Amino acid sequence: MNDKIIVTFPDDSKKEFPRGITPQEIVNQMGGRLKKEALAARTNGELIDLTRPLTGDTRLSFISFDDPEGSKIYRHSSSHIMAQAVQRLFGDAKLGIGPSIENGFYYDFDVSESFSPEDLEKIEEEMKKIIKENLPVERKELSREEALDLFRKKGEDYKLELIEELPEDEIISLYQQGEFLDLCAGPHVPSTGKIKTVKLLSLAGAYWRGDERNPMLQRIYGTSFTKQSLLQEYLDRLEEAKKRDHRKLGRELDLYSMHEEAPGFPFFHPKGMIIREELLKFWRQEHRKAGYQEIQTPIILERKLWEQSGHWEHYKENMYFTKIDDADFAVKPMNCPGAMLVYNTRMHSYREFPLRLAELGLVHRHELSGTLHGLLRVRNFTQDDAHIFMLPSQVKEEVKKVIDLIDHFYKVFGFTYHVELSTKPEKAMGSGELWEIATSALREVLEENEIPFKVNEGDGAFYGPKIDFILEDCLGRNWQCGTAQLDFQMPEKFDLSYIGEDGQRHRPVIIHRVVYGAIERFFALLIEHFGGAFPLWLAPVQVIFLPIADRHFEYARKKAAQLEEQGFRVEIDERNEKVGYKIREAQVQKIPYMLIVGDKEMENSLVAVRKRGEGDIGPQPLEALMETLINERDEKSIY
RNA sequence: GCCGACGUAGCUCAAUGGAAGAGCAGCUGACUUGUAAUCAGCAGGUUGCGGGUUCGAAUCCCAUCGUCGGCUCCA
Repeated sequence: MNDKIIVTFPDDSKKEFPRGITPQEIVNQMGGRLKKEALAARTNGELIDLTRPLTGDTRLSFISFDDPEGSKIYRHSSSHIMAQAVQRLFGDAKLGIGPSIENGFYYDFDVSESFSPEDLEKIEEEMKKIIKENLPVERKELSREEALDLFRKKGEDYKLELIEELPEDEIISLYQQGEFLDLCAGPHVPSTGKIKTVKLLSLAGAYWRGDERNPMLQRIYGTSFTKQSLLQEYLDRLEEAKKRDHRKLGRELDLYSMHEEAPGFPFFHPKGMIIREELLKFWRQEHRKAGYQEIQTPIILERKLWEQSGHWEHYKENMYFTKIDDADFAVKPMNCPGAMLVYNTRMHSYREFPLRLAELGLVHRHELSGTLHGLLRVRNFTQDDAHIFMLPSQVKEEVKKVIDLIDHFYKVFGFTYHVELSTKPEKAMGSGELWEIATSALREVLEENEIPFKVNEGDGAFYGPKIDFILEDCLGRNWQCGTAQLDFQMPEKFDLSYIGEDGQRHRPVIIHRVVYGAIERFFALLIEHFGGAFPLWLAPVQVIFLPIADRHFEYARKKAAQLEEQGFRVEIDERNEKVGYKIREAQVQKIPYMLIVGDKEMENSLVAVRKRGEGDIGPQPLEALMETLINERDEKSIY
């Protein structure tokens, strides 16, 4: 056997090395920045430790923190250091899992007493010691039996459970640094000293494997970076993001409020209502264009209807109930049963299809108290719902239209989103075969239109699979907004039919879909997306006049009336304050246009324009400005 | 729902077992103001709610309500 191997680098250059050389040795010879920055290596596509010997010809590249895989490895190694620190300080702590996550890492521990914030500081200190000790991180491979034996002796019950579930033929690897040993696939950084700066951020309970039937472990979240300045930058970014929080801006801009007397049930203030109404006006306009008709169904419907729809069986825990004249009623958590009743009021022909019945329906759902979150997760909300009744042959085309409609809406607001396909859940209605047909129909539409998507196994609605449109809040948390759900169940349950070309009765198919999702949630994301600085068409106050002194009030009122005639929302700040004060106030309220009027403007019949985000843009006649404003508003411009 | 933290004036926060306070906002008055905060005065509280310990509780304990973070990221 040849004792040389050929290594090919990313630039396609090749070099010969002795067999068994490690990537670390190679990068040491290369020197330069990479020598310091390399964390792991990639050989023929596989990520390995720098200390793993190379046994054959291979392509080789080095991974540093700036690579997406690099920061993951870095954070994963950081989580091991945290676990080591925890075990040093709390001998009885059993290990759960400790992966890297976006922007950081966590580790779950089973400890007799939960951690306190002070414990976090101690753990962080211990981590710094471990880093300073610069312990080499070594990989070991064991047989299944050896691994089980080892973790049984250590009393690591959770690790045992994990090993037992690994496939029979899987190589079981462990990583050791000093006295600390953990089950881990790797790769890891070569030594603990590679980690330059760590920060523990928060503490939380987390069920073992995310299942509430399992014990609750203590989870510590943290992050790490290669430089203190990068960490500081990240922390500053978090602080900045919090300023966009819709709960903060919602109060500051007087848009909505929440009250102890109504947990999860939002109150909309006049300025919030203006935005809501603008969203709905736009929605009605676009839906008319797209061939939808609007209906409205009651909020309270009788129990037997919910039994018929399957909600009684599948959704009862989330529903509110009431009694009327001794009969049981439920407050609707979804709009579908009402729409089914409307459909069944007369005969339908295939010629009407697709029949698109839209409803801005107020639904109530009993969400767990711990999940409530501002306007993003509430207990009552308005869905911009629609049920589309159609022939099975129309499904794919119609799903495509829904996707296009949602895309059109999100583009108007400048949202970026991602798409997820959710499949059959445990608690599902209907045959597996129907689910299969429905799921692959959705999948095909996405694939044929080259829309990238992630699959969420088991996350579908109880009546059908769905395509979800996900937006992010100010802290990057995901929220489902738009959705298109295929339903073969409701038509059965409600015995829906249409008369086909052949003169016979047939079963239609339904798409449930929402575009905004919930007006409340979408509104919250809009607030965060724009940081409260809404585009002109949405701004509660679009233009504010700032007269310099009393003698300019009359002129301001005259000019304001001209704008109001064109449908603008205008205010005049007639308070007895200096113009600087009025400007500051209007700026804080994020009003798009301030028009300052004093002697100079009155004389020449002008307004001095101060534009949000740009500042003073000089005086001009109101008529000229009006044209710009009308254009900006009607085009729904974003700047 | 579960784990943890938090709850003081409309808002942001101080007072850590010994007299409940500040800034902003609000109200009143003066100033008639030129591109991000004019000055002065006034008012604002059963410290979330209920119980307990104590001579004395915003502070300590129990209970309850609400809020915040997490419970999805798989060794």
